[in-house]
Amino acid sequence: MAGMVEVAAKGAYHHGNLPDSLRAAAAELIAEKGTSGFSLREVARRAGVSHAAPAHHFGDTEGLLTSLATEGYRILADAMEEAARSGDDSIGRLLGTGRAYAHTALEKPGHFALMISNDQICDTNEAFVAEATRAYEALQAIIIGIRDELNPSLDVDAACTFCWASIQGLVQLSGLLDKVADDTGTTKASLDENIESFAHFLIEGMGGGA
Amino acid sequence: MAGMVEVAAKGAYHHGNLPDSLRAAAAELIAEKGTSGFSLREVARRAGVSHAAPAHHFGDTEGLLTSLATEGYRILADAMEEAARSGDDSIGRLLGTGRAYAHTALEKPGHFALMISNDQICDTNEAFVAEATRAYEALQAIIIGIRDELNPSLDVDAACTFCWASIQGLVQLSGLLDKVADDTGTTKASLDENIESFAHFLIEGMGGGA
DNA sequence: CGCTCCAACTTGACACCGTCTAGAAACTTC
DNA sequence: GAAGTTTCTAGACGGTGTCAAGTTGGAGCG
Repeated sequence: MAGMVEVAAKGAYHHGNLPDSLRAAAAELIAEKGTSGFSLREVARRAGVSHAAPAHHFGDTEGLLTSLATEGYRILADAMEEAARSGDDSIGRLLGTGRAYAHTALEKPGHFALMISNDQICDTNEAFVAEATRAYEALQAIIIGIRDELNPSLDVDAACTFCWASIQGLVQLSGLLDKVADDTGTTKASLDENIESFAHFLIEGMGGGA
Repeated sequence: MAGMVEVAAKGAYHHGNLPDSLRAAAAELIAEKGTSGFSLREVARRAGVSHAAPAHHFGDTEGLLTSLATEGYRILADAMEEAARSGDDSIGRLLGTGRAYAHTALEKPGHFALMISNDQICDTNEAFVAEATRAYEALQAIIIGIRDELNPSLDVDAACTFCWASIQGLVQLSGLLDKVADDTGTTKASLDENIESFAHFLIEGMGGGA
């Protein structure tokens, strides 16, 4: 264990699993220095390969970053789907899913900085769209549940947009992305408080009244 | 008029008003190519000066972009304050201010991409903080009005965060930043529709009921 | 007017970046 | 073990941000 040098994973061929190593290094770098501090050569350096190695797997910078954002949406969609499964009622599922979103953002700041940026990635990439859609539909299912259980006249599309925009705006306002927070403890706590407040506003706003 | 060559403004010294020209060129460039497509040398080129000229006024890239973001918050704060003055009641003022936010974002995509990014700018800069605070306080005043008029138990801070996050998330989700929309007409229309929906959710959520 | 001074800008250099090309290295397959 | 293919390396190119030094042109003053 202690002898393991760097890239790890006995994996497949020359270098272990280079695509995964590159994604991990990229996420780490962006979490440290923000999306503008990203550098393909620095990522290659951290993964212990030459500066041109990434190109072979991802084509160019946009390719690597799109791949990283896609991974982020896959993680997010998984977390949201799991949260949606474990709630007691619609309201509980919405609250849990909001927490899942925020906590994923907190744990994967490098991924989220990209996912949210709408810049430097190819947002028409098939896999990317598929994972992003899956995350969106996890929320949509919950909103439909709220409509059916609490308010038949609820505009599902508008409510989805509203919920998504709110939580995304909160995450961004909280400054969770770029530069990892020094004191993640209190950040996480205040974030949860805001989630609770938001849930209250959202539920009231959707006419549920509970 | 037709004879005006480029930098215009008989202005002050050598080159007219270079800082303003550089900010304008930077906003244009970011609106065209996104924050990642920004280049100090390209900005200097568009302003018709040498590649090192910007450094003399702004120090480095971060200095120029922080200055541009500050200008953006000044424009936003002005627009919000004016909208807040012209509403009939608290609800009308909130709705108008939301529209002002979104329309400013639509008109100044280069500025907003920066303001929202939390990257590439120095968010502890004094002037920057002052203008951003002014914009935030314009919203805060309205929320306080809503509390006084409609719901004495409203948590003002939480409501402010919620409103700000919602509108900011909406603007970002709408993809208004980076690449100017081809068809701004329909974009603007659907944006207004969303603003209306959001206002409904927000007002209900804050327990106003109207 | 001539002179100095100084802010505004230019020029050139440096290291770093993304990408392209050609070639080496290692694993697969027969 | 030889051929072929994928994986990665090495080097070159133009472009970028920033730093150092030099040039320009207007302002203030004798």
